[in-house]
Formats: sequence, C-alpha cells, structure tokens
Amino acid sequence: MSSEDFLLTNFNAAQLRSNCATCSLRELCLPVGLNDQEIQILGKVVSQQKKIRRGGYLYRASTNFQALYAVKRGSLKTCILEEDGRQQITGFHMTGDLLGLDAISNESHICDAIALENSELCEIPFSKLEEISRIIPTFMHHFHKIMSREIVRDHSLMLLLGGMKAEERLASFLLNISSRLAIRGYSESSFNLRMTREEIGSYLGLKLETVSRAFSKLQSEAIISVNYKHIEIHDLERLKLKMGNASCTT
Amino acid sequence: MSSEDFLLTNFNAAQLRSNCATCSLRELCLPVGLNDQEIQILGKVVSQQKKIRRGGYLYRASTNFQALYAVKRGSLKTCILEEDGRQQITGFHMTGDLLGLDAISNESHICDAIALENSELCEIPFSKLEEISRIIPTFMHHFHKIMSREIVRDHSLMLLLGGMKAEERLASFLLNISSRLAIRGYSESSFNLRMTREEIGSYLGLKLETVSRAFSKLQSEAIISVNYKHIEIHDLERLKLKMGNASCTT
DNA sequence: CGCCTTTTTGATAGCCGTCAAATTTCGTGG
DNA sequence: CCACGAAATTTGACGGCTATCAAAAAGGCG
Repeated sequence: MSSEDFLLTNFNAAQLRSNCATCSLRELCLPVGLNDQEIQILGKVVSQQKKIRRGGYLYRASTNFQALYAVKRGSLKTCILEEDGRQQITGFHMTGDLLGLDAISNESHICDAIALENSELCEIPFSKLEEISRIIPTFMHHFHKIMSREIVRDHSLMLLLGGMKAEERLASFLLNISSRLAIRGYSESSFNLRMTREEIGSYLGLKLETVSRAFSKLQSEAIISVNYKHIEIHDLERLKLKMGNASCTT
Repeated sequence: MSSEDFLLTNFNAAQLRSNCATCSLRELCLPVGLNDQEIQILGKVVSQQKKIRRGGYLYRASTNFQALYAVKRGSLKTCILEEDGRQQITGFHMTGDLLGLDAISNESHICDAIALENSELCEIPFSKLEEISRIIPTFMHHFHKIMSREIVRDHSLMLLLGGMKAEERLASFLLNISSRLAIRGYSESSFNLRMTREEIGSYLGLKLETVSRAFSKLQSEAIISVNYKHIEIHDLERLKLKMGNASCTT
C-alpha cells in the first residue's frame, strides 16, 4: 500500500476523534484555505488531543522531533535556556498556533514548550505532513506560508528587542495579545494575561520590575487599567501611539 | 505539457549557464543532500546570475515576491525600516545563503536586500521550487530544514538582543562571522568586515559608538586586533568566554 | 588629490538593572 | 471551607551601562 493510499484510507473510529473538519479552529489553524476533501485527508493524520496540565511540558529541548503541535485549547510558552542559566521566552502560543517549526532543522527540539494553563493539543506527525504536502500542492504552499510567517514574526520581535524602550515594548506586547484575542472572537480590550511579569519580561528583554513599572506608567496615563493579571485597554489609539510603530501581527 | 515534463525537459544552451552541478557552492547552498540527477533538475530552474553593485538593491520591501535568491558571490544585508524611521538589519548574508524566505507569507517582500559589495545571485522562482518539492521529497524536506534553520537563527539573535551586554553581543557577532568564514574555507581568525559600525550596531541593537567602544575594549584586552574593517582574532577561546554562551551557528 | 564617509574617543544624561521590602494573590493541605 | 506559606506584584533607592552630543582623525571613492 502506497503512502498515498494509506492517507486516503479511513482509520478506525477510535482514531477519528480529532476531526479537523468539525473543529472550531478550522479558520485559524492548519486547514485554512483547504477544501473539504483536503481537510478530510489532513484530519486523518492528526491524532487525538494531547492534554498538558499547567506547568507541564509538551516537549523539551534536545528531545527527538517527531511531530508538530497545534494548540486546540489553552496556551503555552516556548523558551530557550542557555548553559549559563540565561533564558529567553521565544513566544506565547494560543489556540490555532502551530508549535515545533524550529525543530525541523536539527530533527530535535531546541526549546522547551510549557503549558501556561491546562491545555489540549493536536499532534501532526511531520513525516505525514510532508506526505500530504506532496499530494496537495495547496497544502504545501500554505505550510510554507506558515513557516514564513514565523520568520516574519521573529523579525518583528527582533525590531522590538533591538530598538524599543520598555514602555514601547509593553505597548507592542499588549497590542499583539489584543489583536490575537480579537481574531479568536474574544474582547480586544479586556482580558486576563496567562503569564507572569517575569515571563513577559523574558519575552520582551526586560526585567520583571521594569515590566511592572511600565504597566503602572500606562495605567497612570489612563491608557490601561491593570489589576494583577487582568488588563483593560481604555484607549487603543493612544496605546498604538506609545510604540513609534511596530508590527503587531500574529 | 505537464509541469513535471517541463522540469525534466532541457532548456536551450543560453539558459543553462548557472549550473548547480558544477557550482563550487554545491555543499553550502540549496543542492546539499541531493543526488546528481536531482541537482540537474534543480539547475534547470535556477536562472542566470543576477549582478548587483555595491549599495544596489536585490529587492525592496513591499515589492512583489516571485523568487528566492542564493548568494553566488559577494554579500548582502537585509533590513526592515519602519514608518517612523526606525531601522533594523535582520541579517548579513554570504555565499550560499538563501534570501527571501520571509516574503513567502505575504507574497511580498517585507525587507530590503542591499549588496554590501559587488555581488552575484542565483534566482530560483518560488513556484518552480514548490514544483520540484513535489517531485523530489528529499528536496522538499531539505527546504523545510532550511526554513526551520532560519527560525532557529532568528531565535539566537533574539536571545542576544534580549539579554546580552554590548561586549557579549560583539563577541557573539565576531564568532558568528568567523565560523561562517571557516565553513567557506576562509581564515577564521583574520578577515575584513564588509559592513560599517553603524550596520553592525543596527544588527546588534546598539549604537555605532557603542560598537566602536566594544571593539576597542576587546583590543585593549589583546583578544582581537582591530584596524578599521580588518579584524584579527588572537584568542578564540577567550572571545568565546566573553559571551556567557550563545549559539553562533549559521 | 580632495571631499565625504567612517571610525574613534570623550563627556554627560537617562534608562534600566539590581537590591530590597511590603503587599496581594494563589495553591496546597488541613 | 479555611488557613497557611510560597509565589507574584508593586514600589523605592541607587548604580551601571548605553545613548546622545560633540569633535577630531583616518580612510575611501570619484
């Protein structure tokens, strides 16, 4: 049986649980732009939800790379930690986001992926993803776009880390979270952060005290309200002015 | 004629000039890991050398994306510039490096690519690259690894920008250049930089004066010698100690 | 050969990191 | 359900690193 036949054959009922066709994240996740038949094919290689409790690891650096993961529910952080103890968070990931793209190059993970809250993930074996790519050109092209988008996202963060001041970085961060929540149908102006000040600082290249001070500053200017992890954005326009500019896509 | 037939058919002699099979960069560039026949196929879609004079643009931000480029000779920088004038160099590219991966996501370039010296580039139409990917699974996998490596490279830079001090950043930068030159068969300890202090600063998130001071500091410690653009590394080990650590791959 | 760019070095100011302590929240176990 | 302890957050004071402004010297391109 060729791999193509394999992909076109139905699995048994038990394995059909995670069905991309009926998933509420169709429009955010890997299936974007595929037609119904193509989504069927994709759905067959996506395995059942993997549950990770808050603080648990989805994968660890230096472990073998086998699959990409899509966030079905919850949120995660990915972080690199250096031998000398230096650590940096490279991204916060919410529903529909794809994790593990950095592991393709060495066939082993280079960062840890840790759940910020109890989460569920869909597992996509990478070899199967490449098989589908050969069968469905649309899918291959879309996957290339997703990888490219990750590069663009990283470049935005490099711009932030390379040139912005603390307050600009935080404004940029809040606008990024806000727009991503909006895309997912949540409020863009009222939300709870899932990460600590220290994690935000690690992501933005700042110390946690500086992050806290920047929050206080924005609050004192009546642009936002901060109550521990709960954020209210009162003036989106003025918040945008806080960063000279900067892409808040993704 | 199907696209596959098209790829397997010979072009006329005039278009065969840039032949991957006989290129000295075979082991550094896209053909890595391909067999002879596969390299033949690739060679047929890679068009003749494109020459860019020092200071000239290979492509500009917001222009239409059609092709990836491989550096055949010379070197380039890629930089994003924001509406408010903020600018950041996202990478320096030498022979064998692939440019344009960030443009796939939007089908338009998001950065400028400018030659640091007179350079030659090979052009690979992206649609053709995806066609080859369908025909040669090895090639598709290799291409995915290249994109992933770009993400890993960006994460290294994020780590640098997020946490390192000026001297650590410069040490990291010099070691990166050194190792890349070594891979290409040049001296790892004696070389000429192609970029200005300002460009190095833009890449490292520092002002040009700070870069200059960091050079002077390393020289005063007898770790390197600096004579304008000419650098001699006297003590590679101590230079490595200067950055607490950090990946200097790529 | 001459002008313009690049580089170096100095002085000063401002932002952020560091250390410290108080307050609140959250998780765990009784 | 409540209570306790650990973790997270906020705020203040101070110091260090880097940006900024300025000027001189060296190099490179036409």
